[in-house]
Amino acid sequence: MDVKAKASLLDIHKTLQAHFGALKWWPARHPFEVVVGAILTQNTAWKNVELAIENLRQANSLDPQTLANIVTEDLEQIIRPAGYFRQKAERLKLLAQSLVTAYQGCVETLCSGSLEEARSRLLQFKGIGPETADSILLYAAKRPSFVIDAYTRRIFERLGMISGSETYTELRTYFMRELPHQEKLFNAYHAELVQLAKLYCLKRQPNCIRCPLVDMCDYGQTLTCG
DNA sequence: GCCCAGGTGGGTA
DNA sequence: TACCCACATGGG
Repeated sequence: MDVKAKASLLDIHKTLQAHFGALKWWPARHPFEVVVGAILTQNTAWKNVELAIENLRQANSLDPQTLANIVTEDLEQIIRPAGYFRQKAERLKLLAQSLVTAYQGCVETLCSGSLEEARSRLLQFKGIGPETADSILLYAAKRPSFVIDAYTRRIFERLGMISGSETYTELRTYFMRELPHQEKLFNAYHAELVQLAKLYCLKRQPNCIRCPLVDMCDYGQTLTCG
């Protein structure tokens, strides 16, 4: 991968940390809620995921045992606000069933073993791709697996550090090669990227003049955040 | 009404 | 391997 950076990934993190303060992430109350949120948020605005999760809470269904036994059509209606509700209902139910029968209903057990071993295990589930797997590992199981999401791509593309055509694996390998494997660092970094994207790099209202990274990297034409 | 959002899996060449 | 497409709701 050809990386044209004026700053290292660690420098960028330090700048963002200085700007935003200490950020810690995933807005969930327990590991299983992270898993549910990670699946529900696939290509979906987080606001809609919140509606679906609140519905699950109201229905007393936000636990592996209940989801493993729930009537699929009922689950579809409960998570409907999150979109793709038929797909997501089926996948959530299958995952919950496996969690209960093979892993004592425990997300940490599902994510045990070596990092890449746990990651491969997660990737075998229908509906868990690389980003969802890494989100579950990092935010539910507190394991140092760097998450590449649309925000990460957009930001580093606009920084001119990546082309945007890299595969998920290439980007993850790059981040994990350049950064120390620390769960707290990966957590904070991703939280900072999400915050940065939401404040400065949304497509409709780019505002890079005040972006905390503006003096740090050679943005070139990407400064306009087009 | 149109565009987009914290992806994934299946099909085709 | 590299595209292309379906999947679906709610907010701007």
